[in-house]
Amino acid sequence: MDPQPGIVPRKIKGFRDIGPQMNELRWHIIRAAAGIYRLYGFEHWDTPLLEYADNLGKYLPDADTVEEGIYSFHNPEAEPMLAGDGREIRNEWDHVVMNRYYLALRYDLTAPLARLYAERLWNDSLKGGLSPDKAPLFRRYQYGPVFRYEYKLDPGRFREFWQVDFDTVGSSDQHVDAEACMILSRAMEAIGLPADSYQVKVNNRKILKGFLSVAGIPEQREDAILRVIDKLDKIGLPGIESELGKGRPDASGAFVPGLNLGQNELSRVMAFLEKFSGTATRTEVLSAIRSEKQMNNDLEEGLNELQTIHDVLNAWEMDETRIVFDPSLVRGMSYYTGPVFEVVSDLSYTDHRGRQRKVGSICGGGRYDGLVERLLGMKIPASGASIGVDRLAELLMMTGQYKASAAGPVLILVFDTTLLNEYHIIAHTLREAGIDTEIYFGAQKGLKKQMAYADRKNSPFAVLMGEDELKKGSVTVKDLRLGRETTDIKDKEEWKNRVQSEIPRDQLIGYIREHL
RNA sequence: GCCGUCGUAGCUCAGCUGGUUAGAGCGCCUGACUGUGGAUCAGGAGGUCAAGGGUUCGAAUCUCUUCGACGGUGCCA
Repeated sequence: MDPQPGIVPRKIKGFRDIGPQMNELRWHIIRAAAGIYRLYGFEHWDTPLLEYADNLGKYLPDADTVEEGIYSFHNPEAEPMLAGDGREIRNEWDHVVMNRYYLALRYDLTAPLARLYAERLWNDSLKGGLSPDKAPLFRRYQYGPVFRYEYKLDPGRFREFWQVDFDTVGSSDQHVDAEACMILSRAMEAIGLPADSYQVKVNNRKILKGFLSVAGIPEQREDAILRVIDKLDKIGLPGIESELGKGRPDASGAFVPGLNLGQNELSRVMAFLEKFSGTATRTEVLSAIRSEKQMNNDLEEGLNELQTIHDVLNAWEMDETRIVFDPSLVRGMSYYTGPVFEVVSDLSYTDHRGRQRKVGSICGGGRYDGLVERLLGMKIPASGASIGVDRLAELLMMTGQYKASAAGPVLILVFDTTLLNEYHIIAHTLREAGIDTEIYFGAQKGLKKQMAYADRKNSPFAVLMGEDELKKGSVTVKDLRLGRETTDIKDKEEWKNRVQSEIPRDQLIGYIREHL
């Protein structure tokens, strides 16, 4: 007989269990980044994990298919179907038409922010009391998990991962974008990345867009071309050339079809990209763009915006190594409308097969002047960026930049169950002193088991008290960290002498504090 | 989705061109030393060789299918 379906404990692919050391690192990143955001005046807001799918944008699942990219499902609750002006839709008998709306797990923190902002202004806007030039300024930061239904999971790429995001809504000022780059840079350093190990890359989508149109490339081909250009880091200029042209065979022998650009367009695009391959500084990039023979509106706007950002960065004395201009940077196909930023780390690590690997971009952001408009019907400018917490954590872990300590509690061993009340008293006084303390309540009472438990939890100290100690009013404290490090002593007794000591009970807190 | 490589103990792998009871290291468990983690020593458990079909006297080894992993590619808010 065929096996019956059963229950197997397992996690969903791309979702992870986070242990104490990874949690410590995760929260270190969040605290450091949020601290910087607050310094710049951003307020802490949270939004729900679930939103109406249509509020999140782009991905509107049609009836039966699960839309690519996001997790979505029908709301179990039927609600009145609403028209665009918020009124309930009624049928021919004047009954309210009910609908089970699609809900979706948020795929980033920016779309929910747009919803939050738009929702708060919705009434004003309906009454006509709002215009883009009166849009309130709103700056918020937020962290939490986001969800993407990825087909393929690379290292550092998950289906559930955390972001620490900050955004400014209601300002089209380029100073906001410049500031965002600055904030990213400061956050990276607050987190502990060495100043020369990362770069904030900045571009303006208007530049590529403008250039492509000047080069005579039809607008429908734009996205496809930008997508190829975005791969520059990965496949290099020759790779770009073949993918824009006739295509190329990949490493496995499969053929990557090309875009079959005409020779003229192709060489213009390549010339444009090559122009920047040798540019090291922001100033050089700016003058390279300025030297383009043909200009148009987009190109000029993009150039001016970049120039403003550059001026601001100079005023702050942000040197050219940390924040750079990269005209090939694309990012977020449809979402971003002007400046885009990305942080990449130069750090690499050796995987278990001995290959050198990089984690890729660890932050992304840019200006999105159209997101709020979708919900509010009014163009309200916004700009912001997110740090990919888990990818960054992975990077720091893999490259050994962060030494996770995740210290466990002081463990009080249960030597003698008749002394349990004494153990509680000791534990209580330690906790009063702010020291994490646990009494061992496991089923296996052997001291060996208890010690192994303390060791596994990375406890700094084990406290032992048996009859001997009780009579003397003392406790035996074992320094587990010292014990873990000490491997040169073979003799058991000698090892013990070095690692543990008996002290009066009333000196326990002082002893632990001193040795922590 | 497409191309390629692979799938042997909890983990990392060995197992030559098909041939008797499938191995190692680490980990795990038990014990010795100690009212006690590390180190050391002694012992032990654990695998229908991803699953299912085929070829063969005989398959972890050849073949097919399915599933899964990895590497490219595509997609990526």
